[in-house]
Amino acid sequence: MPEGPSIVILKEAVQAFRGKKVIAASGSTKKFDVSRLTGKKVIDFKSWGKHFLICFDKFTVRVHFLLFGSYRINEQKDSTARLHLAFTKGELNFYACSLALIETPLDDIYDWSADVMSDTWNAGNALKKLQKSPATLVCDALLDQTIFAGVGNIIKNEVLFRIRVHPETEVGNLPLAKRKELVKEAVQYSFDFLAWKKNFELKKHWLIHTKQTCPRDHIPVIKKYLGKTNRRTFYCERCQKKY
DNA sequence: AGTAGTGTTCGGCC
DNA sequence: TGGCCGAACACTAC
Repeated sequence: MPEGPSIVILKEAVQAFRGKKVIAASGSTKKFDVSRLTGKKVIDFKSWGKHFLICFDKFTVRVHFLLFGSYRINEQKDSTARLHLAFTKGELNFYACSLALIETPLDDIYDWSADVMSDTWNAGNALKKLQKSPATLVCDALLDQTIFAGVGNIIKNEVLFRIRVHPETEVGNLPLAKRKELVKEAVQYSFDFLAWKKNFELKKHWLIHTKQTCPRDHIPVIKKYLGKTNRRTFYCERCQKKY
């Protein structure tokens, strides 16, 4: 569920509820008083990276699915929903997710240009942010949500394989052209991810993530927990160059 | 049946 | 003060 493109799919899937009034709200979340949503109209649904945003007039509900979260539209799971929103026609249910009520204007807290899925994505900004911490490993940089909001571990592994860069390369050691390629491919792969996910064929297109053998060199893929993020990283020692 | 992972936050410890 | 690390959270596919 969690990576940015999956949140875009959710956003598209709930469009029918845009402008509709919540006739009943319930759920097990203790982060805020759910009853205050009752009777309120959903102004819009937005997303920023892995954040799903349900916008009301004076506040916004932020949903983050972490590793295990899920949702159902017009149906329910057996488990208790963290948040349940009933509309005149249909319902939205969110499970095992992190919820928050945001009362500050979204523009004050979200840098929309950092969202790889956004129309306002700004590659130049990302590049500038990368230059600021040259000692950061590329495997960590890609997971930095302030630079590449929406990029998750699958996208990280696939992007580095595509551009043939070793995950332990320091950002500052990457030639500028290669750094630009990193930024460009983070977005490109995210949109490929989106298209494949919509067709339920994402896994089929993985080249390195969870793979045993490198499709280029036909040698064993290395699996290690790397970087400060210490996340599962799959890479090929031969075709992914360490700069 | 047990394990591990598409993620983040928080508290404790240097 | 701040960086680092492990725990916690909680679900489910393999």
